[in-house]
Amino acid sequence: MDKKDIVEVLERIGTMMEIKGENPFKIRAYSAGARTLQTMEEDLGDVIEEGRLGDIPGIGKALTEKIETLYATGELEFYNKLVASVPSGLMDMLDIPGLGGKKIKVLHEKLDVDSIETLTVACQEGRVAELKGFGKKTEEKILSGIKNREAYAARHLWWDAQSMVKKILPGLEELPEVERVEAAGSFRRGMETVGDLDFLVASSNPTPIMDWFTSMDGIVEVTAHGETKSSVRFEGGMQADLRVVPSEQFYFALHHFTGSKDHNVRMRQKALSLGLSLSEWGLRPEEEKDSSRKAGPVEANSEEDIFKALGLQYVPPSLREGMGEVEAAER
DNA sequence: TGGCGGTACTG
DNA sequence: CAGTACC
DNA sequence: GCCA
Repeated sequence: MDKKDIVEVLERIGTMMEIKGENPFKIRAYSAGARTLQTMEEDLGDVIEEGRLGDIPGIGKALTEKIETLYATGELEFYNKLVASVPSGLMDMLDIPGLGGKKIKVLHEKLDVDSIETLTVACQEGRVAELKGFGKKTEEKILSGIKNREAYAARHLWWDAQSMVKKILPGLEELPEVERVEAAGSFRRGMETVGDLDFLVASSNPTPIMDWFTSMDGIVEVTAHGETKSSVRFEGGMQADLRVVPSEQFYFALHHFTGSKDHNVRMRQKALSLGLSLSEWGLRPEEEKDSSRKAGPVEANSEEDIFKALGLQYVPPSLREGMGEVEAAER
């Protein structure tokens, strides 16, 4: 079995374990292993032959054995058993927004739901709303999620994302309450494809901004509308999130929402190693769990300041993929 | 053997 | 509060 | 699950 197929098997193992209600850290280990393998530049056969698979960060004893078995035989008992124990229809249900492993498990056990089709019927008959932890609103959200799941799951070309950004950004800039605004996320990182749009605004008066954002033209659904965070979906399936933060936290939040997740995790680990705690709200001494929405003692008037405070060289958005750039910036 | 990133919104 | 989602 |  070649590398591409093995990556897929590892990803599927992670997905199935999610539905089985496995330990989330274990699940993460599998998807991290899959990603590591995928981005490995060396030839997999060479690495295995030289017995160096386990030397790769994130690949330990268990994953090494499984990868080697798959490479040599194309079969894996552990995987086969998992496949046999998880109805394939349940895997599709993870694409529905609002449904994760836990809820899918409940739906399967209590209502015998085992596919999108049976889930649709269960919702239409109102059986889902009666479940503990579910409700009328959940039920409606599931039905609309099913109807639009292709649009939801689709990623968009950067170019298409940019044309959306060009429409939304000027509107935000014009609002008198908006002090600063940027598009963040994978769009800012310049990824070839963009999952959804992330806008970040600095303001001390979020409410009118949130209201404007959730009532733009072309919105078909407001999926969240809170005090500082809202999500909407447009015709055609593009999703956009808006966050509003106080201006002294703007660059921390911009860094955070530009991501990637892996990059953020490394940056936070780097902070912890210095006795500091980094979040979207600021950089503060680790100490107690006082991660309230207050600015930390460290000020940032640019993203550069954040890297500087951690003793790192500046890493531009396009390199923030958690693939060693943080380590490379030490010096 | 214990810890694993930190936060917002929903029901 | 637990679950889901986001980077 | 992996790692220190």
